[in-house]
Amino acid sequence: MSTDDTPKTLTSIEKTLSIIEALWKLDGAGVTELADHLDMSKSTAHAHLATLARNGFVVSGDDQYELGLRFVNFGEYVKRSQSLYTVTQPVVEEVAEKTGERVFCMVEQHGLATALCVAAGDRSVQTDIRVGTHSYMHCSSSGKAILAHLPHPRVEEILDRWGLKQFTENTITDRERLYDELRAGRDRGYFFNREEYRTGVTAIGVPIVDDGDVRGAVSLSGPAMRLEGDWHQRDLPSRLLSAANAIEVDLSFNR
Amino acid sequence: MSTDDTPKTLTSIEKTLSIIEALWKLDGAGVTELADHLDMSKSTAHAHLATLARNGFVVSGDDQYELGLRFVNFGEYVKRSQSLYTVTQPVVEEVAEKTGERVFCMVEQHGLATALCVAAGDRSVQTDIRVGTHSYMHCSSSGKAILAHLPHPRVEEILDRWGLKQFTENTITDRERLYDELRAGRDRGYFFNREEYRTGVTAIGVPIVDDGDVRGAVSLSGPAMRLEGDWHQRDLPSRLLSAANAIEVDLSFNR
DNA sequence: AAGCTTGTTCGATATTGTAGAACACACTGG
DNA sequence: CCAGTGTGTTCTACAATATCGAACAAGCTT
Repeated sequence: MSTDDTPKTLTSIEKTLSIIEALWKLDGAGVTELADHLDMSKSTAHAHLATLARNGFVVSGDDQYELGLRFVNFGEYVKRSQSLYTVTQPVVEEVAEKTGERVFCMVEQHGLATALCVAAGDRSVQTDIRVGTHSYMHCSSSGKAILAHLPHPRVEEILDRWGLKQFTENTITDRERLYDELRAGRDRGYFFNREEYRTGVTAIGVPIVDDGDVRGAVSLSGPAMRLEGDWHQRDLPSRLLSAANAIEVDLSFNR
Repeated sequence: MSTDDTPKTLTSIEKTLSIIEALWKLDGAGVTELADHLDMSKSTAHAHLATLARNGFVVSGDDQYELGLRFVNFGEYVKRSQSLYTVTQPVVEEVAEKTGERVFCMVEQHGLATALCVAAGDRSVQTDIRVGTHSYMHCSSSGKAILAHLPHPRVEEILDRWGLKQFTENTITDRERLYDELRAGRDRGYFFNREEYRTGVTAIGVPIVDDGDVRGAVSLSGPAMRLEGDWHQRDLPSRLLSAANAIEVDLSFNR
């Protein structure tokens, strides 16, 4: 390898963390199932699970181990400690109600976009994005909105880390094309996701900038057909822009 | 000790878990602060934090380490995977709206009561209980409702583990008195918390029983003065009982 | 620029996480 | 009813590795 980016990592801890992740992905699992899913001995998996269980991070019930309710505590805590959360939640709900579409507030961490708030309007599209769901930045409107306002080296770091995975035939997988798109969005003020993550689903995203730094983005997603109309092309962006602006003003006071 | 209940525990993992807990309690912390809060060397704390950060469980920003957004993902996942959550949320909201008080749905895990849903009415008391907050069972109305329907050895196990910590002068700290209270509540059908956790705050709790097992409880809390009126003494319990009943019916179908 | 903080890296030692075999237990099908 | 397979759990010996202290770099205030 050219760059050695393992500046000291505790392998046993990573084992535990991978167990936690696996219990999430597998929606609970038994000892042996985990052991050969993660290539470790049964006894090791058991020791880790026992330690996690003793500390309330994991529960053993229904013939399998599951993540414990302590995660609910930590999750709510982290969500609420994000300064954007309190400010954004009501705004997102209002936009969803007015437009009838599905509206998100997303923030970046570790190079991924995580949903902080989600609100559904009365004709919202179905989606697999819930609060806490993290997704790639290059194929979402919020992701692009955030990327476009991050320092360039950071953007490259993120793309190096996560790549530009293809989801649909519209997904932008070429780095230069993405940069063009970001530039265009920056000039325009808002960003698109034209069926780049799910076919049939289009989205519009607007960044939230505070004191020169992007703090996150608000986005709205709906069926491609509906969002392509002339009326929506002008109305929805301006609605999102004023929502983001309201949030920005609010943030500038709580500073 | 009479019983040796440490049947194999990984010390390094417990260190990591204690770091996670400390980052929550301290609302983020630096390396040295954590190190001497948890009696470990700076370098050890750093190694753990680096591992947690590399895996997205922790973020380093603002001159201190904080819990990362991955916890939001896990938290929402665990919350939603509780079968009670989906069923109870709308019911809890409805009761809160009708009564104007604060309403909870709580479930037991590891001997503590955790709030799954919280809804506020228009004249709700202030509280420090949010979704995910875990509290002792012996001094909450939901806790009593659940304890009263758990097998007796389990109850003793829980009380052994967590004790009967005193919060106010009304807190029941005597085990026999608690058993009497549980018996009375079981006959009555609903349970009280008479300023046993916070002075001035009274609560009424009702168990949710499915197929013979307690699954959780719904409770309503408000100022002691307001809940002591004759009207409330009859109206609120029956309202909660029918709410719990509706939930039970719902549960029996999704079985 | 000296003195205090931080956070970070490094290397040697002993603590401890690890694997594998053996265990108890539940279930299933002949 | 009892082999047979699947669990989860316990145990022990060994090698792997988490740990510590000291040394380091960087950011402060003085």
